[in-house]
Amino acid sequence: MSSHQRKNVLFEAIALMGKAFASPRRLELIDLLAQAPRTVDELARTSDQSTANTSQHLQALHGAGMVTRTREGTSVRYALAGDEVLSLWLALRDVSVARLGEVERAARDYLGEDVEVIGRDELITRLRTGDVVLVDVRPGEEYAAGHIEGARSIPLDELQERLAELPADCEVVAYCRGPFCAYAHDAVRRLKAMGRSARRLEEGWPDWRLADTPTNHHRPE
Amino acid sequence: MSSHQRKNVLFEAIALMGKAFASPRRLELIDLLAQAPRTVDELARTSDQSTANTSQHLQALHGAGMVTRTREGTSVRYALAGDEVLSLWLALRDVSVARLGEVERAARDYLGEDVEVIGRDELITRLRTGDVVLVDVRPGEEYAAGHIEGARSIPLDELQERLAELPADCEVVAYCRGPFCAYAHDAVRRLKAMGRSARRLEEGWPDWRLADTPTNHHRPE
DNA sequence: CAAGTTATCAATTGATCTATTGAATAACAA
DNA sequence: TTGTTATTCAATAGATCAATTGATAACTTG
Repeated sequence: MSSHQRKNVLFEAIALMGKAFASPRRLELIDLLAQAPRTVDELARTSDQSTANTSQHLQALHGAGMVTRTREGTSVRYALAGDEVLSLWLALRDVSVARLGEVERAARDYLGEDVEVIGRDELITRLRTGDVVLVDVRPGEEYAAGHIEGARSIPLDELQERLAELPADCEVVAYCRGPFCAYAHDAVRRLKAMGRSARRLEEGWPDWRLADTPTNHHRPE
Repeated sequence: MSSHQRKNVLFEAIALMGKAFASPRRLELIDLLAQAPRTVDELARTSDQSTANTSQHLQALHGAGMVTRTREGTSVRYALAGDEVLSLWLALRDVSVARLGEVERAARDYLGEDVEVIGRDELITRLRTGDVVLVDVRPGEEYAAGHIEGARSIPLDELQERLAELPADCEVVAYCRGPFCAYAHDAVRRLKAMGRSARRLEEGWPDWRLADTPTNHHRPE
């Protein structure tokens, strides 16, 4: 085996992981798994594709070491393989968004008109002074799987009826899955329509969590 | 256009960038560009493939926004599109190495037996006290394109004849392109064979540079 | 202008990837 | 056991990708 051939083995192995990121379907699965571990069936329903296809993509991801698999009775629960993988996905997503105007335009189409945002740092200080209330508008299971400390769970479709739970003199900050999720946008628009002061947290839950427990970035240990 | 279709546009756009990382050939080009900008012809020769093929891969990378292209008289010089891209490549590489034992085994085969390493922090303190000398063993052009402050350039194939330039009472620290590059390994082995005390810097130049000018990580601005 | 670089384009072939279908398997409950 | 649900496997056809080849375009130099 020549030196050149040997070197290629390295790049081929890395390309395996690259290939995992090369399919929109798989990215959608990764994005869902970034919220919470899920079973094949849940993923198939949420991402609106056949179970067999979902299973195959999940196996491709498993082969690339991106997800873990645990049997739970009759079903199999998949999860992201670690924070490095999450970090990789977020990095890829952000670079992509920053670089390709196309993505941004598509995002704007999908998310509707912009709403006012609040950043991480401002939220932290305002939470400390107590004049904002933080609301997680994702589905209940995802809140259960992990959420920002101090947030209360009000899934988007319960927002109308549970409005009274929110103190009237506070600004409301809503957050959801991340930049590709329309929930927080929607929530803010509805709250404003109901006469409340509201903003959207710029980050989604996975971003927030990872920023709280920073990984070793790209540096080899 | 349904909401579901619109969402897919987002993932498709990101998958474009993923696809860029899905081919070993392209990864090799990225790895080379991480050292210094180069022309198509240089890249073709260094990576040992046809000019046409190299050009096509470079165009694929350009299409995904990973590299920039500038005309220089009769040739075209490609460069990585920014530190985010470099950061992405290093992150992918490191996660891959950490996750797939296969890569590590292949690396060991390629690099030969292990040599002693020195980490970033120790090197910095030892450079300050002045009892080590830092040597960049990459080709001269790459040193010219950027190098660690305080390093002197001695390309690997000149090491033997220029040994006298290195103070005899200092330990030598050699570094090269990064973990897939055998230069520093080789240099340390040769130095030891010539009776000098020597170690290999754990990081390559791109890693070092990026750690010096940290990017905004994965956080959207 | 002619000759020689350097880079890209176009067309082809073989390889790999994707989604679909229907069958096979594993875990569990009646 | 038998049936039910959840997941995976196997085979297929269509789409996309990679490397090769030969031609073309842009630009330098003699």
